[in-house]
Amino acid sequence: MKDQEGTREAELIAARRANLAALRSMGADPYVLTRFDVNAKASELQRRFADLPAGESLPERFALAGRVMLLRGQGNIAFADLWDESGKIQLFLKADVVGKEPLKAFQHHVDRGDLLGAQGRIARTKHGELSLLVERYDVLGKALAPLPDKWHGLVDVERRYRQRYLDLAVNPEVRQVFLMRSRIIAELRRFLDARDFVEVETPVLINIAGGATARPFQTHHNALDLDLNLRIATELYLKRLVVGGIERVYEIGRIFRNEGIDTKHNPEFTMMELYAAYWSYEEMAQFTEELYAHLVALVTDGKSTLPFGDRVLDFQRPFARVKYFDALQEHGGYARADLLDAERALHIAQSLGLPKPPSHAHALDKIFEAVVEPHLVDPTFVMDIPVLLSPLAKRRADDPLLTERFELFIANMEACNAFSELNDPDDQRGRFEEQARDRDAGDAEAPPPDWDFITALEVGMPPTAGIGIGIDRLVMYLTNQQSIRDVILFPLARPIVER
RNA sequence: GCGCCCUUAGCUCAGUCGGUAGAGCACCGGCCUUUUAAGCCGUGGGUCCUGGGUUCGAGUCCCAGAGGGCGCACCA
Repeated sequence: MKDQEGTREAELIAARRANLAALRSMGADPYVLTRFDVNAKASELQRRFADLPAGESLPERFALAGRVMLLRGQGNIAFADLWDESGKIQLFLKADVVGKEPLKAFQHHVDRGDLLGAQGRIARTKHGELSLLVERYDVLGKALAPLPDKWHGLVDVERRYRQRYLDLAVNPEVRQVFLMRSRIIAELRRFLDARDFVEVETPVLINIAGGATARPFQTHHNALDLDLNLRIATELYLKRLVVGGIERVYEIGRIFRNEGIDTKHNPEFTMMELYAAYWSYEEMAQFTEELYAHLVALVTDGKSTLPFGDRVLDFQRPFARVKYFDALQEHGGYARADLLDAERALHIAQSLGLPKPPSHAHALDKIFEAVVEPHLVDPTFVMDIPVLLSPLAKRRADDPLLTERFELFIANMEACNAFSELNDPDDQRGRFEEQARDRDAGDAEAPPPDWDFITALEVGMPPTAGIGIGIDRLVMYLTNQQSIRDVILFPLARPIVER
């Protein structure tokens, strides 16, 4: 790409480069500085001096640093909004305080977007704006690229995702979402650590991608000349660790599924999986309620309801519970016996206008999605899911066609999936063999058997409950974002091909 | 993969019936000691996403392509 003479953007950049050169010639090269002593944050000062009357100033001196986001001039006086990570504060430059030459340099050579360190006293202007009365400033970094519109910010969705640095720099509410994401995950870790869970890391590059039904990404290790897959779940490795005696274990990690992209799916996303020996899915349901209530209280300052899109979600405990087949009976009038019969289930799926499902399990899933999911707004546990859909969950002793498994639905979206883990190696072997048959029959999403996992179960795994929580969706609820791309810093995008 | 929609100045957006492309902000120059998106005056700035086609004439109509958004499909 070459700049053409007369293109506006090139001129904007040239003007900024000229200002850079001017600063350098004054001995104020922004790229030479390596440090700046910051002793205050904008929002702290706003809070601390909220009561300072207009027109008054204080003797104490502060130094802060951030990005210049707005410039307002008035001859021998200049105002600027300085944004740091915490918020913003106005800079007030007067010739008799900062000096005539520095003021002039500021007015002529500091551009919107520049990174600035400023020292001075706190004052509130006649107009009531808390300001730093600047005594000295340093340009700590030059913005050579022009910033998006000061009023509209960066709106173009594609650019927001591709150039997230710009989005974050000019749209403070976006930065808030990602800072909140970090707080949520930190709080999640504290919550788990307080309950004696141990955080581990298991492999991302694996030979057999199991623990879920999804197509994996494929890659290759050169030195071993070995085809590998990126993991689609952490389940089978974490359960190996329970076998090994780590009784409460979790992992928060990236997993990868080679699937489509929409507002609820990104090909790489963050999953928290957790396993607790000697718990059943009942204790896990209890735990799930506590965890969600805790996080909702964290982001709402103690409330139990959460605004989400155009509705309000109620996280008051206990959450609603409904049994899988009861829900289908209630919302669709379908009987368990019909749904558990492969032929009749396919028939029901077709009567609902669904495309022909490739398998019985698929049909059940689609029917549930169409009939029940639209009703699940407030957090609802769907309990006792058929073994047909649950290759890794333990059967109910009193009803072996069902498993001790629940899924939590929130806002018509699956929020988590939990069950009493199958620890009978013979039963697990049989289910792997079933999946292998599906795979041979052409189901690319059925994972190949992981025989070493069977060996692990043969060593002996205690009764254990496990749960998987999609962290991105969790953050969507807690920050009221309707697209998963708005809680992932760099969502997958096609590369831009230079012509 | 399918359908609908979007792509015009650095940014945000107008652009009528097909008749030689506009605004606000930003930038640049000048004036200005209390501004809050925001003082006043003035100058400059375009690969209308790309490539074809129709037409005397295309930002506008047609075809193909690229990128994106939404929905559907896929996907626990």
